[in-house]
Amino acid sequence: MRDYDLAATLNSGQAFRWRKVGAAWEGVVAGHWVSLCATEPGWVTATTLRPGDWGWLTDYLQLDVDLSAILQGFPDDRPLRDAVEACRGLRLLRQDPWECLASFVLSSTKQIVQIRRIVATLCERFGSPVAVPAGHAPEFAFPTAARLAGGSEEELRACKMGFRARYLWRVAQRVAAGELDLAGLGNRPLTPARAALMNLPGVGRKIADCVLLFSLGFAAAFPIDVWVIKALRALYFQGRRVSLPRLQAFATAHFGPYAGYAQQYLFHHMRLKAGRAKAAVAAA
DNA sequence: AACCAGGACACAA
DNA sequence: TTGTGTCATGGT
Repeated sequence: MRDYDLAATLNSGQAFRWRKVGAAWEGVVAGHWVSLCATEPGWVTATTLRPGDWGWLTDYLQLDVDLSAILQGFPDDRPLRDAVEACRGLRLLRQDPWECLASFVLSSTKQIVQIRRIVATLCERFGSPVAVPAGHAPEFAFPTAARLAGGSEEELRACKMGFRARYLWRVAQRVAAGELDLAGLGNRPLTPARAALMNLPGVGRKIADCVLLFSLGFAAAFPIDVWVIKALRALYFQGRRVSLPRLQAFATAHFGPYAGYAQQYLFHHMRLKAGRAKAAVAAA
């Protein structure tokens, strides 16, 4: 697969279950344990216990997406060009909508490393075990909404998710009760799909856009978090303070039908630069 | 030891 | 419409 930066894609804050093991990345997708490795630049090899059936994985990794066509759809401005050049091969995954929704409900005002820990604990305590290679430590599927709804809010809180426990528990109840057809949202227009998500407790514009973009195929959705606010202000507004609604209006108008991809490049690039700056300070 | 983290929400003004 | 406090916990 050309033009696929596995590390950037799995480590850019869109999914929270990937662990780096040596040169490989291990995770659980659609209830299957899988190990991915970037053997050569641009190439990805996968090890699973289900040879011959790859649909669940190729769909997740979005291997059929023509990245160059998306990049050509971007506006031609300097900040975005810089971000694309710095993160060439960064992709968007196609995640399970429930896992994506639940994970991002847990994400609010949490660092990505910590979201990973909370999600890991949640899976260990509530997820069903999945088949792993002989001698491998046990791995668990992401717990279903019904499983979480069957437990208590306190059990969730014990996974160190703080005030998000009530949100997650109530969202799980609504989804388990069938009040919201998550997968079906992908067949609706962007605006009503977003409104349906924002109707859930603990889900505002930002988290709704993450679910739309990372799991439901809405490439135009543009999640704006603290990092993207910083990036947009610095790169497009001369550092001026701009309200969230105005930033959203600017983003959808300026970045076009693949705005969500542009968002991911700006987000990841901003975090890379911040990481390098921090490392430079530590070395000085 | 402060400050901040892939926010949402209720409630000012 | 825009601003502020609150929520729970841990990293830097």
